[in-house]
Amino acid sequence: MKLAHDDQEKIIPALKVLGEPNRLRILCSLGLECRPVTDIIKATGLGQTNVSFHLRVLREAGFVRSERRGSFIYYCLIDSDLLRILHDLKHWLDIE
Amino acid sequence: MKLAHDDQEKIIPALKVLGEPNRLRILCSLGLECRPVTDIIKATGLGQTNVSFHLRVLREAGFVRSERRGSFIYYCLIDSDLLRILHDLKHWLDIE
DNA sequence: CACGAATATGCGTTGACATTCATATGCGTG
DNA sequence: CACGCATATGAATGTCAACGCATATTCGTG
Repeated sequence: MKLAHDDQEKIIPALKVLGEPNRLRILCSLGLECRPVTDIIKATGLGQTNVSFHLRVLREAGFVRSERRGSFIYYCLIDSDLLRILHDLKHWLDIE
Repeated sequence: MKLAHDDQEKIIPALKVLGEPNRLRILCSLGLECRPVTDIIKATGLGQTNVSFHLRVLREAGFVRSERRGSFIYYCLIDSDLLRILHDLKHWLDIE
């Protein structure tokens, strides 16, 4: 099986987004249940500005969505299948 | 489904490697049949030094292997299941 | 509406890493 | 063994993106 050129160009931006360690940590700290940014900051130990920056990237790449509840903004995964793919990758790495 | 902390740390380096556009292009230009570096250079249009650099990163990350045949060095994917995972990702992106 | 908490944004800095150049190494062939 | 081709490596450079600071925005509450 091979990837057509167009397919490559589609996944390149996505992998660039996932390829940043702190961004992946943020992503993995999320589930389908939304969590406020404050929680993510605590969970990751990153600075507020930085978390906000990465969340924007993740959102614009279509990995997470945000929703306002009162004065908080909640973030969560759009679809847990992404975690499945990451899990597949981990499994692959374990084998090789 | 969630990814344990240890699992995250395992896939982070792999995704960093895959997250570089030219590196992914090089990877996608390969199949299980090995190809000499010269072919990869032609296929990607990148400079020789640069291709060599990325190939080393890909090799050290366990994505490709190299084998000498005469004065040429052939590179190929270790396992085509990696392409399957990339394909899954593309499919996921198409849906979302 | 003033204030404080939660989050976002503009900007400058810095560090990491891709890229290139020059050169080295390894191999085949005469 | 001298030469040429294929590839690797070391050093110098360039570029981009993460990070932090300061500040803006948005909301709830008194």
